[in-house]
Amino acid sequence: MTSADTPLKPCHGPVGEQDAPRRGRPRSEAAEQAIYAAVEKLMEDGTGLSELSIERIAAEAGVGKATIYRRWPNKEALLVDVVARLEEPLPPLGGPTYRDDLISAVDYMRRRGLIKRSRWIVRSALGQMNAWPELKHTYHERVVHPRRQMIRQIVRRGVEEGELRADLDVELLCELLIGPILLRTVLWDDAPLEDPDLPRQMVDAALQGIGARPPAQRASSVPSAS
Amino acid sequence: MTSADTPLKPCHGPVGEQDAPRRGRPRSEAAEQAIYAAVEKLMEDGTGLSELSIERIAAEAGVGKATIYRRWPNKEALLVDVVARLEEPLPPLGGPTYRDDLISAVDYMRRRGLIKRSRWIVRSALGQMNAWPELKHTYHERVVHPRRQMIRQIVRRGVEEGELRADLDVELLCELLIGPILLRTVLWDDAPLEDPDLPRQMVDAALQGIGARPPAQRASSVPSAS
Amino acid sequence: MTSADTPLKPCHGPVGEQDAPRRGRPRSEAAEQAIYAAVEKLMEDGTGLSELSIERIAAEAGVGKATIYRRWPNKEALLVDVVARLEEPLPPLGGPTYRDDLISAVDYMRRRGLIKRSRWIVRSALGQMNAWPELKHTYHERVVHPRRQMIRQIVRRGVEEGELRADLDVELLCELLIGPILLRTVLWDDAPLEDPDLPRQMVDAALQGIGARPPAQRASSVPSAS
Amino acid sequence: MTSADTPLKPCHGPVGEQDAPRRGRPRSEAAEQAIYAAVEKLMEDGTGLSELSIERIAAEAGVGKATIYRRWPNKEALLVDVVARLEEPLPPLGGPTYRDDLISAVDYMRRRGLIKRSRWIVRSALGQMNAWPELKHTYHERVVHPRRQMIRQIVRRGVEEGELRADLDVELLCELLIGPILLRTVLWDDAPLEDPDLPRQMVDAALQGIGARPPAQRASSVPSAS
DNA sequence: CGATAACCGAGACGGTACGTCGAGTCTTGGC
DNA sequence: GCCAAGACTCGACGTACCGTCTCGGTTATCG
Repeated sequence: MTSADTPLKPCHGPVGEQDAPRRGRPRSEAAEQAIYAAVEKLMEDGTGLSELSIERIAAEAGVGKATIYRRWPNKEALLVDVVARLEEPLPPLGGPTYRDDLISAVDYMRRRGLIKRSRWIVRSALGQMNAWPELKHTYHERVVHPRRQMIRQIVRRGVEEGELRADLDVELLCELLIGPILLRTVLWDDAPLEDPDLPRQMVDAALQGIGARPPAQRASSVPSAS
Repeated sequence: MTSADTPLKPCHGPVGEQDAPRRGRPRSEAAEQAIYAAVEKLMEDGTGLSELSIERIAAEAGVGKATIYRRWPNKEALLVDVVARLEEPLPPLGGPTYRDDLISAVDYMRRRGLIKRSRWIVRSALGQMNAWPELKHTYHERVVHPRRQMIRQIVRRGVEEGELRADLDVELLCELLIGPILLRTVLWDDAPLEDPDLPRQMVDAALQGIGARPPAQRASSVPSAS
Repeated sequence: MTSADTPLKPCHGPVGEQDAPRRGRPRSEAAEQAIYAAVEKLMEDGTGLSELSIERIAAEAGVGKATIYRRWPNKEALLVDVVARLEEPLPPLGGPTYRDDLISAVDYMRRRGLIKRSRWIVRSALGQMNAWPELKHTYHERVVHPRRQMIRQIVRRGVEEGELRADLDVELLCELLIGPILLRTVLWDDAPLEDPDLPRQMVDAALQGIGARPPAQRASSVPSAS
Repeated sequence: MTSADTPLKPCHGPVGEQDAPRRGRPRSEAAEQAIYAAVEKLMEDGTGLSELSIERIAAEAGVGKATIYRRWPNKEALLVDVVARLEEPLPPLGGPTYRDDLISAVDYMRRRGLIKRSRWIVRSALGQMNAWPELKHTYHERVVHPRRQMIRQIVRRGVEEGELRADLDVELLCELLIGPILLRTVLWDDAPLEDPDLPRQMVDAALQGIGARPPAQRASSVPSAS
């Protein structure tokens, strides 16, 4: 078992990656790199999504606007590729226990959240989801779904091999592991993600609980609720 | 025990709520309501943050642009007040157990997440946090902090009275309870928040765990969790 | 013979000079004077007609905008009254010869053209004539017509008494005497109107060409003036 | 002798007529013509200077506002070019006598004054001279000075060749010939300039007073004229 | 080797929205 | 009913970007 099933197709190389033999002058790789570099520099400089205009990117990259529009249909599509470029491959799994694999998976997301550009993109993507379903779809496809799939897969196998409970609510577990990371990624800049022990705490909390008093004396006090 | 300590000061009445005796014609309450209504209508109609221009709001509200700018310095400040207006008071607590209170608290957030406008605003706010620290601060103050504070308070008292474990990591619990709700609020529109049993599942999962194979003696003590 | 027939009715006291007994608090004379003073100060400071906003006048005068609009329907009406206030009575005529009277008349216009405010107004009035026929009418009535009438009257009597030729083209003479003054008034600021001998030169130039009696008998009657 | 020495440099082609090889897409000649046409249409329709907004011009011309601002820094600069475009070359001179040339010159101005657009511009230009010295300068340079220069030149040559008196006050003659035309141009719309004999009357009026060679018997009778 | 085609930078194009200013009107409390 | 103050709607200002479209000029491959 290595990483996930549907490995992130980086789709890198923007739109129109035809395999038909292109004629005429080929696209300048240098221009493309300059564009990516410009976007990332601007993101790093604290530019907001709305300030991140195509004109500013073009100027920063020393490139004509048309050179950008030739590659991406609009600003958001460019961003999608920027995020794709950033997205490193999912971590190799296959630790001694499935708990270890879950910790690895969560730690992967934690480390992503520490990258400023990554936080920038998550926030912008969320902000644009109201108006732009296409971005929502792409972001789900590239980021959200692979991560959940990774966790689902670990859980499925953990259940099959008996390490995890059979009646586990997989989706709920996904959210218990992903949600807090998202929360800490988007809401703070002074990253509360730096503690490398965080993933272990989270996985153990999700798997075993962190709040209940030892069962003996609580058995009656938790009458199973509604 | 009622709701939280620092009840959400709605700050309603936009900028400049001087107590100095205002001179001249007073601001029109009707105009203000029309503006709020227009924003909410546009949000409801699926307008994105970037399409939500001041000009459109003014037109929709039948109001001059200056009337908006007189009250808020920019679009985002207006949104902050829109969100503040939406924010209903935190739920009354004081259920039979602190677990019940936690479920109430999570359910409050779940119900907020079901409101389309609320989802809209959370996303927009997150998207703007990159560029606009003031909005980040306000959003934290009005939304993030009260909610965490509410949970912290429940936990603190639950620990004091012995219902919850003393070594509980309060912050981690906060994120286990808030994170998944945020996740489901911002990532999907076909709301996966509709299940009214979700809060109970989450609280129980956080408190007791959902994954670990029962050490023999715990098998019977967690019978529920459908 | 004193001045003109239709003496400039200053119309001072702006709009709504009803003789019906007004009720309530009477209009403040102080406010009115402050408004006039503010306008004249702004004109003096080199403010252009388009910069001369009602708001600025009100601020300068320490007066509410409504106080201005209560008196004049708009900016231009206010200006008309400002010009009217400036307009001193036409000069007393009745010199030894009608030629002297013409020189007096021209000199009157020359002296008006030396006043900065007066130049300011002439220019502004001309500029607005394209769009605002009411101002055109008023300006004609108050300024243009009285001046022409004054000259026509002198000429008529001069002809009657035989000093001026009977076949004199009165209208042409009017323009020969008024046009150059207007030209020097509107086109230059470094006033080329300062030479007090200018009116005599102009009158003689105009008269001896189209108005002078045949030379032989006129030789003594035009003793070349000072 | 043809027209004037300093022939009206039409300066056409608005701001920035660099000879540096312009890069990028060249300015659209069509857009420029559309803008001129729109301005002239609006002027013809009786729009006043203050109603002549850039937005209206742009709409009328089917052009973006930026396309206008790219060429002229403001409304008045545009007007200057509109007037320059209108200004036809000064008339060819060289008639049988200098008196004929003067009549031609005056008739040229008379005909200009008959053009509605021309009247419109003269008035607007005068109105703006209070606040905008740059326009004053340009208007002088393009319109006022060439016309005076034309007359001065005729007079100079007429004096040299003995047709005109040597002690002629050239500047006064200029104003006697220009002033009345200006007067009739700006003060009336029902054009009192239509009489084609007017220039002859004016020239004869001016000349026989201050410029005509004495018919033998008048030589001594007009000795003065300092 | 020359033609052709797509690229490149620059920048103008018609638009939309920005945030400001002023017009002329309306609405307070106070005189 | 006037006053100062300042709100109101409306519309123009001049700027910034949007995404598209020429320009002259630069590489590529194809014939």
